[in-house]
Amino acid sequence: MEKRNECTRRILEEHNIMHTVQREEILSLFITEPKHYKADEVFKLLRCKGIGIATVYRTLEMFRKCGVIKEISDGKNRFFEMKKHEEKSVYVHFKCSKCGEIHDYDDVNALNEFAAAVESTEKKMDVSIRDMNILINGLCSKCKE
Amino acid sequence: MEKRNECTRRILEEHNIMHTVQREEILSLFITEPKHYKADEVFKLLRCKGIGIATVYRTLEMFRKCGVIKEISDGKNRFFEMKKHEEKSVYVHFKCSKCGEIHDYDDVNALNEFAAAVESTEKKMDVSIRDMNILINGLCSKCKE
DNA sequence: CTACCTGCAAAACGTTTGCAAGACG
DNA sequence: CGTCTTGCAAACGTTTTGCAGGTAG
Repeated sequence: MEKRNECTRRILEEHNIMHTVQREEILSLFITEPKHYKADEVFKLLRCKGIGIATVYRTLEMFRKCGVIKEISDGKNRFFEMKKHEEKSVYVHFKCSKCGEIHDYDDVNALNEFAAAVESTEKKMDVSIRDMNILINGLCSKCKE
Repeated sequence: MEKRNECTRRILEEHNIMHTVQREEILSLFITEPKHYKADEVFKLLRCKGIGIATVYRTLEMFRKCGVIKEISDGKNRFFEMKKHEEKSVYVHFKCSKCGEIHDYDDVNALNEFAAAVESTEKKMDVSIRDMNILINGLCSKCKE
């Protein structure tokens, strides 16, 4: 089985990214605790290891450009999370208008439904789709009662 | 037929918003040239009429809270556009990864397809959906050649 | 050894706020 | 007339940048 640092090193190599301690730490965070992070959350978690805020921003931007992570946004905040590597990936996030929390949504069947809509959109718009981000607004199960 | 200033006044009244010259100008912009605007674009267009940047931000935020306009975001930039007034509105925007332009997408059939996906999502997630924003990334018809 | 990366601090950017003056009804 | 809104400038939080020193290969 692949060890943690082997995994991060492999990903960096695959994307032709020079290896440094800081990049490994940041990438490791996204892999070991897979969720969406704001830049300053990453900074707060890794500051104790001597990683500066500028490095966090530079690294996130670089990972994003290389397709290692992706960014999502709810208008107020930017988040980053690991990128899927399928064709025409569909990302669904739900934001509760009341409590403000953002939840990921990974139900395979529903994703397929959206993917079908993507197909027909692609034809009608005469475009080439890479990925699709869906942000649903509403009330979460806790808040809707 | 309703005149332009009658239309803006009516919308303001319907939302119980006190009438001012500035609010009418900003709303009028969204109605006469219906597309998505960044806050500073609105400012640049209306600065000549003596409208300050603070008023632009305050008015946009207020219109948003009242449901007159809505906000979309691509992670880097925030845009505002007129809000639909149907139940469970679906907004589809396409962003070209190459030229960076954002296009609206209004095909009714495709929107219905997405709406269907919304329905089933609502049940599976046990949430109450208000609206849904879809940002598609890919290459536009010009850039994909 | 060379090129690239880092942390720091300063700058830049988008957005919000306090305040005195002005507009609305 | 009192209340709400405005423009200005200053403050704010986030993101970017210049630079001197450090690290990877």
